[in-house]
Amino acid sequence: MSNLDQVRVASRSTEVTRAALIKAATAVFAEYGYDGGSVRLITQKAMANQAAVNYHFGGKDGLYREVLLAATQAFEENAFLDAEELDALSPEGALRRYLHQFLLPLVKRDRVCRYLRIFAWESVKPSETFSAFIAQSPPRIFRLAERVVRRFLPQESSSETVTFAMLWLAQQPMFFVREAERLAKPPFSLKFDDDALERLVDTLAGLSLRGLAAF
Amino acid sequence: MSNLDQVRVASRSTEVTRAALIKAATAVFAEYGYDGGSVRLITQKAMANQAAVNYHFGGKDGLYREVLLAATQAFEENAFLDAEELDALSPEGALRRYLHQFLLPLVKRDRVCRYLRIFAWESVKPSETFSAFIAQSPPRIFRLAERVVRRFLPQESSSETVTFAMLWLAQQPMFFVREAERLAKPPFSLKFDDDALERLVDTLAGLSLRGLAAF
DNA sequence: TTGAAATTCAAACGGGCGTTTGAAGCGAAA
DNA sequence: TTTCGCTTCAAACGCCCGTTTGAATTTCAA
Repeated sequence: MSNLDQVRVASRSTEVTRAALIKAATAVFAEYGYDGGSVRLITQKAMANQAAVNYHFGGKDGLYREVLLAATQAFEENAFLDAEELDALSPEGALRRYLHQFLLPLVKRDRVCRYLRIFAWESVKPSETFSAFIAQSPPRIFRLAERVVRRFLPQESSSETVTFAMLWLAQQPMFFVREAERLAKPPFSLKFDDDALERLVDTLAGLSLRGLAAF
Repeated sequence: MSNLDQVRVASRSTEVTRAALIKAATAVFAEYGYDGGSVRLITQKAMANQAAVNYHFGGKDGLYREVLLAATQAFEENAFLDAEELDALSPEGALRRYLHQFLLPLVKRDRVCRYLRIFAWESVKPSETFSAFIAQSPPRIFRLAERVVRRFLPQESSSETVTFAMLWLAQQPMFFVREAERLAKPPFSLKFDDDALERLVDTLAGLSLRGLAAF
């Protein structure tokens, strides 16, 4: 793995182990955060040896970096939400599309939801690994949110106002995805099926568009 | 401490040690969360012996419970934000007052800010101790937020709509307080002085009241 | 001043953590 | 079939964790 003049392709079993470790690590880090997620639990879930993490990724940190890479790529890929797609819609349509897309993990308990949970952990106490990752460019959710709010705000808005509004919009869907488990229990008891998701998109879009005063 | 027939009042030094431990624990738990905050660091900050935590509070868990008690009491006390005070204001005034009060920790780096950070940790992965604390009643920030949004929403709104709107409002100031440190750095570089706080209140109140479309 | 209770203290315990180690297993090229 | 490098494996290492222990010290009523 370390020799520059290595010719042999990685064997199948290498890729299998690596993939299993990354998948297990994604689940564990999403559940317990970086500090709280242990290598022992990850390797146990991946049915791999403890030392495999150090062998394949150089350590817990390297494995986490791999998970973050997959996470950022999942958000970067155009299939998720395209910037041009937002521009083609009406401002209202772009807003609804944005909210809908970032609320999807509520009903699709998929990979993306795990990534969002990892980001939630990082929002409380960023790890150095994570900080290095987002240092290059703001997370996609912020860039897309800025694109949406700029459709509404006048050209001459101060950059501070734009930032306030962008953050205000971006955190709205993140909150519901992050807190989904808690909101499912009393005293809130919110169950998110497809219909509830649509109603949530409606409510948030209405509030974001016209505010409380519209009611 | 454990005998039922104990008559003697707690000595001064007991209260001093207890208070120092609670203060140090508040800072440490706010910084690192419950799991991440170590008894060794707490006792070191409080200039107390490691065993003091177990002697005075029965263990790390008991000390944390004491911190949470102080935190919830700080939010419950009327001086912070009174429900009747909200009702006496106009809907718009109540909204502004609510936002201002819960954004205050941005400029007053005080005890309340530490409590909010502890709640932020708990929002990602609630500890059993914390869950037991809020099981009895929803946190005050939610109850007050519901009071505010009910001023705007029509009587016949579904409880789900009220809950959506309440959560939507409640999380707005929490986000900025929780992320204050991150937002102070690039790429956001938001510095929160008294003036910036007022502008943030203005922006959020405007967005919450009339939405993006008003711009 | 005395003596018992309350409090502090240094040291140790058991356990989980990430990582290292060196031998064993494995597969493909020779 | 032999050989050699890649991969796996069980075991151990050193570290930090929360807690326990029992003796030393302090406190304060009698």
